[in-house]
Amino acid sequence: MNTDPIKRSLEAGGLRCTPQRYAVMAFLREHEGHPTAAEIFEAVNRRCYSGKDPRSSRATTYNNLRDLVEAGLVREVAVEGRAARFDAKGLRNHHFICDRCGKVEDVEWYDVPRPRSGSLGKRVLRECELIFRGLCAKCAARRSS
Amino acid sequence: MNTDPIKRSLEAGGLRCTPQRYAVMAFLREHEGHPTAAEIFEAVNRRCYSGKDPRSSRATTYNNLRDLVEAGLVREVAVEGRAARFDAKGLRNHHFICDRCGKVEDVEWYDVPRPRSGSLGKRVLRECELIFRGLCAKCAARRSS
DNA sequence: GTGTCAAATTAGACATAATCTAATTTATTG
DNA sequence: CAATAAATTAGATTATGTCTAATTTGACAC
Ligand SMILES: [Mn+2]
Ligand SMILES: [Mn+2]
Ligand SMILES: [Zn+2]
Ligand SMILES: [Zn+2]
Repeated sequence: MNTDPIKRSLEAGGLRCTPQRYAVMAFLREHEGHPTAAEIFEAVNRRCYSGKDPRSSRATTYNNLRDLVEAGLVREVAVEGRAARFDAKGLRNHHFICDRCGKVEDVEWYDVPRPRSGSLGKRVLRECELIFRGLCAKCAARRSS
Repeated sequence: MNTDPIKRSLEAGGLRCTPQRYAVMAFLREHEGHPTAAEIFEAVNRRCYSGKDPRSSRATTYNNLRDLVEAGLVREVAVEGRAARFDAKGLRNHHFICDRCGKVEDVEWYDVPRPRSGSLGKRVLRECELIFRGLCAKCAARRSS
């Protein structure tokens, strides 16, 4: 019993498994992209991800995203002047953010050298990510034509 | 004539030198931190940075920040769930963002390896930044006490 | 200096993204 | 099942950023 990986990951993160929370995780795991909170909210209220009723209020969608980020199950990517985007933390990857359309795409992971010791002082480093900026393939094509 | 470095940088970026725009640049260059648009707006309306009247509307502050970012004179740092922060692009540096208080701090620059060719596909790379996350010195001290 | 005009500024309305509140419901444990 | 802390909810509220249309101005030509 309890073979459902989503349920297990929620419990491991100290979070109750509710239909609303389950639906957020299920949606993020089924979608390679990086949806916004608004997109997740809409999707969860459109389709059934949990077997039970997945309807969820806006506040709950935001609450759950916050809780999931705190539990380390979801990553939040801030994009200038636009709504934050989310992904289920699966394989590690870097991110490419399009200047023009704001889309967030995964870039194959590779190790990044840490700053030389002393350069961080008394700060406590948790993670280190690389952000690439420029034009996504679609916007680059549109630009050059 | 025209020895003022701010004035020269604005002209180099194809932007007129207005008191409001000058004041934004002057404030950013005098402040090592990474202020938000709201902080810049307030500061510019409090102190005199240009010799002339630096009063600026909120719209103008945002317009100028956008123009300065486009001209490559200012960098914008997006922070999850918080207002964007800005710095005058001077020496290159990486950024450390505090999980707890959202403060953005500079980290000494060092070269970062590019992704292996092919990994970016048809995307057009403009820049590449390294973001460190964790607790700033102040928040780390507060946490452990 | 004066005239010209695209660029910039402005106040305030508007839009969007995210959070808060307080009442209600529910998942989990015993 | 009962108890209860956690989660959900609708809707108000706050925070951040953008837009509009009227006005002013910086840069340049003369
Ligand atoms: Mn991703
Ligand atoms: Mn900086
Ligand atoms: Zn794009
Ligand atoms: Zn901090």
